[in-house]
This record gives sequence, C-alpha cells and structure tokens, in this order.
Amino acid sequence: MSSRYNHKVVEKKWQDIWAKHNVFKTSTDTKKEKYYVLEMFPYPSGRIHMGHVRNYTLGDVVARYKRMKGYSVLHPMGWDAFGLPAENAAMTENKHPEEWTYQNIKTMKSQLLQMGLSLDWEREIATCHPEYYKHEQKFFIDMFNAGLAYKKEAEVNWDPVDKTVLANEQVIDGRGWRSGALVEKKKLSQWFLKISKYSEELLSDLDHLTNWPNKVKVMQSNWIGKSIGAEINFKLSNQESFIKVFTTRPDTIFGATFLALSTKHELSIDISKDNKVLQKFIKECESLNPDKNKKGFDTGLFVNHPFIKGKKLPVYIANFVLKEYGLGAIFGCPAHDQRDLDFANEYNLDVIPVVKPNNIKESEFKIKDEAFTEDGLIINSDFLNGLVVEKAKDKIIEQIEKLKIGKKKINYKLRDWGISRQRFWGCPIPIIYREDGEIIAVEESELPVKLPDLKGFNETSTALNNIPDWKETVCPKTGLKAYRETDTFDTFFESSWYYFRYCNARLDKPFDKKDIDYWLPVDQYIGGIEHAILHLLYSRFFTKALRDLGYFSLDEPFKGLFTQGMVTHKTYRNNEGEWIEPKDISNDNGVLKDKNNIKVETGKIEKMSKSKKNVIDPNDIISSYGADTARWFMLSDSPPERDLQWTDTGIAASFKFINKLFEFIEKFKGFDSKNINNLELVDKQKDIINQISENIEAFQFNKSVAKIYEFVNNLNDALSGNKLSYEDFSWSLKKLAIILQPFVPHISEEIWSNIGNSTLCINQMWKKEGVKKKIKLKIAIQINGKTKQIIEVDESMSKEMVLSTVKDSEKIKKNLLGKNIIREIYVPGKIVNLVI
RNA sequence: GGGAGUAUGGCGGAACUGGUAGACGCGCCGGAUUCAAAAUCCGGUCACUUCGGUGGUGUGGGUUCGAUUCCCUCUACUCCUACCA
Repeated sequence: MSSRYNHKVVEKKWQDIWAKHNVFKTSTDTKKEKYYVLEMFPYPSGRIHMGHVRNYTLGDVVARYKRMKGYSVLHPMGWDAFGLPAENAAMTENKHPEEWTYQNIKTMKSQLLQMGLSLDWEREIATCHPEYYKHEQKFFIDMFNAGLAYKKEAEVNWDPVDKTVLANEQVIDGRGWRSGALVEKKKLSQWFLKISKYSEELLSDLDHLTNWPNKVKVMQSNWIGKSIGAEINFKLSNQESFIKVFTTRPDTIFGATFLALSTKHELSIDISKDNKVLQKFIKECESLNPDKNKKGFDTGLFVNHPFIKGKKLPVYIANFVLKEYGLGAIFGCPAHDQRDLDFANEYNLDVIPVVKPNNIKESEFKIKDEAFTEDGLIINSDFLNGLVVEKAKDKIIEQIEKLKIGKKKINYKLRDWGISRQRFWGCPIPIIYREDGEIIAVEESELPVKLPDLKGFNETSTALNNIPDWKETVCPKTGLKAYRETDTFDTFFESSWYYFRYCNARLDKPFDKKDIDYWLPVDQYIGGIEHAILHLLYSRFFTKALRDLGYFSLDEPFKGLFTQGMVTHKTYRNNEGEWIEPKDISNDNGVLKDKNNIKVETGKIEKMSKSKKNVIDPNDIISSYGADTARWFMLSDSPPERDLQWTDTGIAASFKFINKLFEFIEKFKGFDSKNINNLELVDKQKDIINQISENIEAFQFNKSVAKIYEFVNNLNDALSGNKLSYEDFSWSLKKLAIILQPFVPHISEEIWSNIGNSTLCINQMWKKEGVKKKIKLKIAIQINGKTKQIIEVDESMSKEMVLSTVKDSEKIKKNLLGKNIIREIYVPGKIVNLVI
C-alpha cells in the first residue's frame, strides 16, 4: 500500500520528542490527584505478541486520558523475569538463563517503545535482578519469623518432564500445565505460606471490590470455598477412640448408615500396615475414576450412632473420599447425597430418608436412584422431626455441642500456598540448614542470596541442589557448617508485590510507606482472565500479610480490575490435517491452497497460538502499517472484555482511517473560506467529544472509536459541502487531535503541530465541552406503539400543543381515520403514543 | 454434576434509567475517476411488499400504551469448576 503519510518517520519523530522531553516521567506533584494505571507485566519470552499489544494499548488509553484530565499518573512497566523457559532456552542455546532473559528484555522493550506507550521507563524493573529479589527475600524472612512461612512434608505434584514440583493449580487434568506430561506423586519437604490464615478476609473483602468484574469475584469465592457445617466424633464400638468427620448436612445425621474414610486417612494407613487385601485396594484406587465407580473396603469396624442408642454403622475405606478436604472422613447419608447413594446401592447399605419434599406425603416418599438434596421437612429424626433443613441444622449443632461430641465448624477449600520450586532460575529461598539441625533465616546483612554465576548451563544446572559450591556454606554466627536451601520461589512470589516496587523502583528499601500511601491502591489494573485466581489472590494475600508485618496499612492492592478478551484468528488446515499459516495460503479460483498446492479448509476462530499456526506478529504489523494503525485496530469494533478477531480487512480499514486523518492536514494547508461559522456543527461535535469521554471512563473504547468516526465524518461532510469557516476547521482539527491522543497518539501530535502549535498535544487538557441545550426536539409519533412519523417540535411547547401538532399531521390524520383515540401518551423530548 | 455468561443484518458490533432497532466499521451492490486495474471519491445496503404498508433482536409465553431492554419457559453456544461431604 502506498501513501503520502510516512508512519515510520512520523511515529519515530514523536517517540523521540516524547523521550527527549521526558514527557512520561511520573509527576511528583502530590497535590494533584493520583491515578495508578497498571497492566500485568510480561514474561520476557522473546517477542511481544498480540495479547500484549491489546493489553498495553488498553492501558495506554486510560493513562493518556487520565493525564489529560489532570491526574498525576503512574504508568510503569517491568519484567516478570524468572521462570522455566529461560532454563530450557539456556540448555538448547548453551547460554546462561540470565543472558537469555536480558536479551529478550532488550528486544521486547524496543518493541514496546515502537508502540508509543506513555510509560515511565525510569521505573522499569526486572524481577531477576538481585536489587529486586533481595527485598522479597526479606519479606520471606519476616514471614518466617511471624509464622506465616513454614516447612512441611508434603506430597507434591512432580512433573517428570520439567523435573519440577508443580502447584495444584499448575496441574490441569492430571498433566503439567507447561509440559503436558502426566504428573506423578512424590513426597518432599516444602515451604508454604499461610494464605489459609486469611481465608475469611480474602473472601469477605471481595464485597468491597466494586470495580472488579463479578466473574472474577465469583471464581475467587469458589476457590476459597467457604462452607459451614459441623465436626462430629463417632466413637468406635468396643474401643475408646473416635473417628472425626466433617459435614455440611448435620441435619441428616439420623439418616446416616455408614462411615467412609479416605484411603489416605490415618486409620486407613494404620489398618493397611498388616492387611495385604487393603494395600491392594488402596493401590487400585489410584487408577479408579470415582466418578464412574464408587468402591469401598469394609474394615469390619463399627462406630456407634451418636443419637440412636444401640445403632452401629459400618466403617468403609472408600475411593471417593478426599483426604485434603475436611477431615478425610465422612458419614454417609445415602438418601440425601448422590455419591453416598451410589455407594450404598453398590454395597446394599440401608437408605433412610430423613428429609421429605413439602408437597409429598411421607408414606408416598421413596428414594430409588436419585438422592433428594433440596429443602424439605425433617422426618424419621426424633427431636428434629417437622423442622426445615436450616432450622434442623441449628438444632442438631446445638445438641452436638451440648453433648460434647463435636462442634460447629467453618471449612475452607483454600489451602496453603506451596512456594518451593526445585529450579535454578528463580529467587533463592534465604534459609540455611545448620549441621546441628537448626533451620535458620539468612542474616539480613547477608542479603541478597544471589544465584551462582555459572559458566555453562546444562541439564545438571537446572536445580541449585546440583551445585555443591553454592550449596555449602557456614553459619555466620556459630561458624558451624551449613548448607543453603536449594529451593527457589514460585514465580508468583515476584508478581505478588511488583506493583509496590514501581512506587520507587531504585530505593534501597522495597518501598517507602509514604509512596504506598499516595499511589496505592492501583486504580486500574488490566490483564488476562487467566490470572483471575492465582496471581490476583496471591497478591491480595501478600498485601494483607505485609500489612500485618507492619509495612503499611493497605488492605487491598487493586481497586479496579479489568480483564480483557483474547486476540483470535481464523485457523487453516490442509487435507493432511496440518495447520497452515495464513500467509502461506493462496486463493485458486475460490479454492484455498497451501504452498504445496494442497487444498486448505478454514477452521474455527481460535486464540492465536503457535501450535495452531494462526499467529500474527505485531512486529510485521507495526512495520508495515505503524503503531497507530495497530492500536486503532485493537480498539475498534470489539468491546475490550470480549475476544477480538484479527482480520486483514480490519487492519486495512484502520490504516485507511489513519491516512484519512493525514489528509485533513493537507486540506488545512492553504485552506481559504469566506463561510460564516457553522454553529450547528460545532455543537454536534462538542456533544460527541463529551460522549467519547463517557465511553472512555466506562471502558467502552469501541464506542469511543465509533464516535470519533462520526466526528470525522461530520467534519468531512461539512468540508466537502463547503459549510466550514476557517475558524471551524481549525477548531475541529484542534479538538480532533485531542480526542485522538489517547488512541492514536502519533497522528494526534502530527495534527496538533501542523495546525500551528509548538506545544505537545499530550500535555493538553481534555475539557468537558459546554453544549447548548437543543431548542428543537425530535419526537417520534407512534400509533399503538408503532412509529409512524418523526416530527420536530419546540422545546417550550406544552403537551396540548404537541398533541394538536401531531393530530394536524396529514399522515397521522390518515391513520386515525374512523378510529377513536383511547389514550394519549406524551414523553417530553421522546415520543407521542396514540392508542386507538 | 455445580457455577458464571452470551444470543441483534452477510460479519464485528450500537441502542442512556423500557420510548425512532441496526449507530460506527467491514463486506457486498451501483456510479465517478482510469487505456485498464489497484487506490480514492460519491450513492445504496434488515426481510417481504400490490410501494399503501407488513414483519423483524435465539424459542414460546407474560407484564406494559410501548419490550433488544423487565419476568417466566425452552434451546444453542462459551468460559470456569468439579467426588469439596
């Protein structure tokens, strides 16, 4: 495509000018109201992708707009720089992960610079830098001393391909989230953070996050998984010991017909020690899907029913009971729990209904294959009979507590955060193990515990445990031999506090409380929905933990959250089932073919991914069309929260628009007119400007884009219709430059300077336009709710005058011929509805 | 199984607290320009129509003077989660 507008020259020119004048350096004027815009920082994988372009464009619109609205804006950028890919690359490229990482940062930074983002690069951080991670080592020590970080033997998810421990959340359908390998179970001593201590606060504070998408709050709430129930002790018959169970349905206790333990329950393990059959059963359970087959092992033990004298319940070990939830033991009430019912039917256990639906007689109520889990009235339950479920719960818990056989209990699914990773390229955990067995934190003065400087990098380098020189040390206090903790932090550790560091990124402390008080919380955080649970929950926890450690008094880090949609693209597959890149496809008389002339079918529209070969490289787009075109396309059409479909025609349209904007500059040069000012146009344009403002504040950038098109179309119409004075044209271009600035900043500056300004457009104020009240109102005339005609009336006209005008209309007269008007409705400025 | 959400032209999507459905962009059709094409510009573009109108926002119903918008039913799709007792 050819054009006189040279985006390469123009965009570079403005980027240089912004840089030269330090335009995006964060204002330190604390008298101004602050606004903190943050996009989720990228992992330096090598090159930016379209997801980044979308994310950072959205953030940049907000940052530039708020700045023009007079806020002092913090808009920083950095790098989530630790992680596994660096190790993998280091092995194949025989480089140190550090070298690979910094090289990628350099490349990606230059790409971000080309996008013309209003970022304060003086606050750039990389989490792999010792000056960054030394602070989080200190946090960890504080947490360790406060009992928030602890070590425990835990069964972990072992990824045999990546040779690392994975968090529960990193296992998807039993496979590693990166490698896709089947995950094995392995026991290791691990570091944990006590996030569970904050379960209740993390849950209840969600209510205060009014600027978060409801979807995310629901996901976090489900993840925390609060449930209210009871702990009940069942005494083993003929023994003094008890089995403790957790239940959310204590009201169904009279319907209990068995107890079931997890295969990993202490008692199960105890019994299995000298029981070969049970050992075999437990082994079998590992490969049995409890969803399809509910299997149990009869222990031969019985417990006494706590409320029915003489009644004994058999104790089973069952494959469907989880060790990790509650107490790893349940009582089975088959009539009111589908899983229990399936199990009871398999082993011919009693089914005793204790809740009946309101509308069915007790004598007619039967349970067959379907458990009754809804509310109803309690039956067959002694002192609970006749109560509704909720009331019965309260009463039975009261009794349980009175008899001292249990208590009310609130249970959470949320488990402590395992932060140990057996990797090299991560932040070392600052702990030493002394030869006398003591586990002690590294002295603060010894921080940071830096990663070893390796010459080469190979298979054995992938864990610090394999580097004896680094591992062996001495205790500085006692001189005793010691060895270092060789685990590194989960990389979510770094991303849990980076938004604090931006407040003063070169400070010797992690941050200054004064700065946190001013800048935090983040006003607008923008990123992908994939971080809905982990990153956002960990960050919320970290904030609360640091607060309790005395660092500041902040409760929540992110006031506003926006989750953007994915960037998608059509996929193509040839007849041999191979994915084909769009650029390798040719159109042969309507038949799509690949490079080897094999027929290609169009597939589904999917998220851009290397494996589906439907990726468009932002670099190519920016170099052939420019950053403004790319940004404009990202903002057009699709609402930001929805998926954005990449199309060639879409990017071409954006390019066309940017060129059209440039045409205005050309037309303005030497523009001569004797026209009087076009007040109607100016009023219309002012109205549009205010609407654009509203749309930006509501995060509806696609609507802003549509309004800008209208502004431009109005201007164009007036221009070609010769209805524009010099003053109008100059005013319009000035306003145009301002409204374009957040979206397409380069062409905006170009327009701004070409109409004779020596200032920068980014430094202008975005003012609210005073719009004159319209005197003429357009009113739709309806008959029985169907619009028949649109008329203009004077605003000052009374209802009676409007109605008589309406009835004078020839068209309406015709419609009313021979009919009686039953009712007349007038909504000022909107409609007249005549009911006949 | 549980939870959340979506459904409007050929396509992406507009329509403020119920009040002119289809803004804006793409595509398509016609025209101008051109030796021709691309690019550009102008006009048209929900469907049916006897050109008076009539129908139309996934389905069926309801509330209302009036429903894309509120309520109920069903259907389809998307996402999250999953034996959580």
